[in-house]
Amino acid sequence: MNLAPRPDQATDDACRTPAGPTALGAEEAQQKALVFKALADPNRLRLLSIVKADASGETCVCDLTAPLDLGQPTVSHHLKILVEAGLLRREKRGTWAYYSLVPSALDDAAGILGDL
Amino acid sequence: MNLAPRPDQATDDACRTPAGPTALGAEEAQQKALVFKALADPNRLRLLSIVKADASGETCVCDLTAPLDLGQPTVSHHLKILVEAGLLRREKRGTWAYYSLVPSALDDAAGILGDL
DNA sequence: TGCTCATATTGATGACAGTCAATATCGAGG
DNA sequence: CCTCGATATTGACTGTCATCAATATGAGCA
Repeated sequence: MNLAPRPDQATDDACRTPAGPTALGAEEAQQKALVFKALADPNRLRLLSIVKADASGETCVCDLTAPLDLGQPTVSHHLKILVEAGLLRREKRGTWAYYSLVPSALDDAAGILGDL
Repeated sequence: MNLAPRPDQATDDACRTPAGPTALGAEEAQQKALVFKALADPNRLRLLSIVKADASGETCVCDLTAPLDLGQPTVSHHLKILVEAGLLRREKRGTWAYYSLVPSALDDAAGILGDL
């Protein structure tokens, strides 16, 4: 690859950086992609938004099922993914389950983009 | 849903916020999820990382194919997705194609998380 | 013109994700 | 204990995604 000189640039190795020492490794990339996988669904973004907007800081599942146009098992599934991604925290009190934002988890995700 | 009193909370409507006026609508959510869909793949994160780390600010495709362990068509495909998500910019000079970060695109994505 | 090289597009394939219906679990109350 | 109501789990289905091999495009050059 790339043995001939290029039209518009110097022919030295400046452009041929193999994988810059500062670039992301394969494992780190896979790790970091997990958070964005969790954020890559509109319904999950709405769930996060609702939980964040809730004044009490804790939102019951029954209040998350209605606004989204989804069945209860599906909402439960999305919530599980958000918990596993470290974005939400689940606390069960009696029959009800309350979800709350993990403090600074969203900021951490934003931070990933800052120092890619 | 939710007609009986709850164990630990007041019975008034404070918790029953149907979809808080501040919560994300369906269309906005779908829109915002697009960026994260683009970020939700480890190889695309690595591509962004390499382009960002490149001193020249412009990276040729031939330098992006090697570090990732992927075929050239696959890399081209990922680059297209990143361009369509508004994260990368493509400039073709002669036979070569150079990709560069769209200024502040990553910050904008991070901003979405800030004011979910 | 015709060849070569860099990149993009197409088509096919296997893996994964979102959704639902049905069912399981588990606490609360009678 | 037995039922009810809230949430979680399972299984199946469907659509989307990542990847590759093959091919197309299109610029540079002899």
